[in-house]
Amino acid sequence: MTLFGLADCNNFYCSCERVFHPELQGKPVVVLSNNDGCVIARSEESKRLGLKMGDPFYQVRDILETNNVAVFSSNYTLYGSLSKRIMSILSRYTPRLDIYSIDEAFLDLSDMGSAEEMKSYGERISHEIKNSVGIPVSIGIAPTKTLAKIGSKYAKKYAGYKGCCLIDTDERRQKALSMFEIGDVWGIGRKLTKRLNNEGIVTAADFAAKSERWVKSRFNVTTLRTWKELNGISCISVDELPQKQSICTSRSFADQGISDRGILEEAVANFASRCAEKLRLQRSVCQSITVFAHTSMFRDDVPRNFINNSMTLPIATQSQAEIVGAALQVLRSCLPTADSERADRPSTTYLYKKAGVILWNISPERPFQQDFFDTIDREKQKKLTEAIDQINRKGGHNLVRLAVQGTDRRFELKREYISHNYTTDINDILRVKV
DNA sequence: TCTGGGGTCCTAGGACCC
DNA sequence: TCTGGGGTCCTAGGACCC
Repeated sequence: MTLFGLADCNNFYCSCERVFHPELQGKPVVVLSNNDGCVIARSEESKRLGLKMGDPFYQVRDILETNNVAVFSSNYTLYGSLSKRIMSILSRYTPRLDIYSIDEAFLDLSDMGSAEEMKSYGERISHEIKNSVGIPVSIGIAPTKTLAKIGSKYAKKYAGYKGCCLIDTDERRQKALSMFEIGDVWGIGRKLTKRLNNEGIVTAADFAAKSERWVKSRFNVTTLRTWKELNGISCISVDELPQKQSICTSRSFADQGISDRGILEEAVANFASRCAEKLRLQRSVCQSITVFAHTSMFRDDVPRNFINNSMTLPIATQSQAEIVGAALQVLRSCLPTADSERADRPSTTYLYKKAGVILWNISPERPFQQDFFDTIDREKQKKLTEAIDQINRKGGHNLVRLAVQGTDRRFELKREYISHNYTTDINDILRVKV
């Protein structure tokens, strides 16, 4: 029998901060995006204060202060480290784990026992993670991934489920769907919700009750798949070790943004370098590179500008030097030529607020292959990159880097409320009073 | 003044071919 | 004056996810 489990960490980023601040248990907590821009995670108490996902920090500052909300800058090093621990525990409970995001994973529970047995199995998983990592996890178990997602929402909402909600029989499914808003279903976003509402559909049960022909005639295959999944027909399978098809590194710049050409180039060099690192981590090569940069979307008082350009390389690569070089070439081709400006301080004339690099055309790295017309000694270059990776893994991120990546890092993030790297930095390790 | 950072999949339409 | 038909591939953009 096909059966899926979905393990979803409750308010993951907030819960991570609470692990090291137990006094914040039961108190409102929020975590901010990069540059302390907006609210991206809220504890239950913060949600009750009316704080919304994506609220700009400066707009809700008063509410946060008045209500004594604990505020943290996002600390992805910490969250990534706790996520790894959780995934490692989950992998012991299933032959196949499909890690869906930093705080969510699907477990293949097919043919592992009766549904009722799986229910107590799920409770055990949730209990172990809470005890050994300190993060509350909600688990949904059902014959399709979409139903498992719904189950996990119920497990989170009602303590009576003891961390695990099972949706197996038709009766349970009907009940669960009839109390579930259509817009909260996985795969039904804002636009679809509006269209479905116009058709008189309010709950997931309303949608599931429509005929297949009705759905087919109005929506695309993705929506049809969701409809099938709600009706217990599994269409989305477990996918272990998926290879990313595009890899992106991008940042917003603090305050007004960047106009200095040199700093922008330095930023793009660093984004490209980080992309190449991610690429090598999944043992892939890429053949196309896109660079983008744009001015603020929210300001009318300064001139706007959008840069977005791509380049395809003759031979797929994973080399840091090559990818950074290509990214800079693409960027420079979009900026005004240097001689049209004052030589002493070349400026881009625009205030760029965000920039990024995207690698695509990705394929698995193959054993060494030389092209007849290739002018680069790739074997040599690969050895160099491997050596740099090794040093950086040991000595710290970016210890060895290309000169174009610069040293002063003026585009670094604003993170006024950052917590310590309790689990990854020996200097930040938690002190326990005796 | 201050507004995140990743991804996936699908589709329509253009380029190109015979 | 009157200008085909059918197919594939690629790309950009939209909608969705966390």
